[in-house]
Amino acid sequence: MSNYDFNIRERAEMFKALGNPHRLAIFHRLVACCMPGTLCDTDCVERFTVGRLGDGLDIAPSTLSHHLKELNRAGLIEMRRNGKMVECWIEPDMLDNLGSFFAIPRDELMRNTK
Amino acid sequence: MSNYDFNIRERAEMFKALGNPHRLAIFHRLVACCMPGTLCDTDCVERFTVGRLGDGLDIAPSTLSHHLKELNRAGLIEMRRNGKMVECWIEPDMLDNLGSFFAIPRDELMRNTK
DNA sequence: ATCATAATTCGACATATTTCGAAATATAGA
DNA sequence: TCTATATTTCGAAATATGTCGAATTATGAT
Repeated sequence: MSNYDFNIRERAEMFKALGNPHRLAIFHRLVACCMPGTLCDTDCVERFTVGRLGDGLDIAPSTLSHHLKELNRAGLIEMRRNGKMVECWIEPDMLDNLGSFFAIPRDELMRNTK
Repeated sequence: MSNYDFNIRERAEMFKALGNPHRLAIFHRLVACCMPGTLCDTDCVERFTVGRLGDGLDIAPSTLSHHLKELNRAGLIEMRRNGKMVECWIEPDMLDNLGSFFAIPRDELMRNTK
């Protein structure tokens, strides 16, 4: 159904990326807001610049950039330059895929229904 | 509904624990199998000993023990000694909680439905 | 009590990560 | 072209992690 299919090593890379409090905070901000390709696209685009994502995190710009790069390398976020700024967002399908990793297998659900 | 409520730092600890390929493989084995407090309890208990969890991972017992401890400390797995062996398992509620972290917020889902 | 098996603790070492500041790059606007 | 702003790259330092082997602890069996 989706074009996301990861092996254990790739998934570990993703979770490792989420395993840093700063990166997780950034990721969570992106999850909590809207995503491109959706109705709220134009409303929120300016809120997703690299600079904004670092607000309140108290880290150097170079550190922020490094973390964003890690999230991007792990395949968790998308980035695109738009003029002077770089915009970041999450693809909803990616989120679905991540969540499904924690789903109890179908047949176990069957057997476990008491 | 559930008694799991984690802040960003605690969640980052969880994802960090899952961010190692060996630990993720171990965790995945536990997810893919049944859990205590369920019908399949007695069938599978012997499959969850520490020793079995390390099968095929090609790591020293001390390393395996270390990884299990990390998963346990992060709150991802449960451990209980049963005779000579130590059994490991995952609480289904924990899994639900982890998965829900990646759920697109309700009102965003509304707005994004095109 | 002794032995064998399962698992953990400890200490050590190599490697990886986080973080920063300084310098470099990209781009819009005067 | 020059300037200001946004972001990235680079190099260095401190800290954390993954791994092992040796020693230790826990438990059941002889």
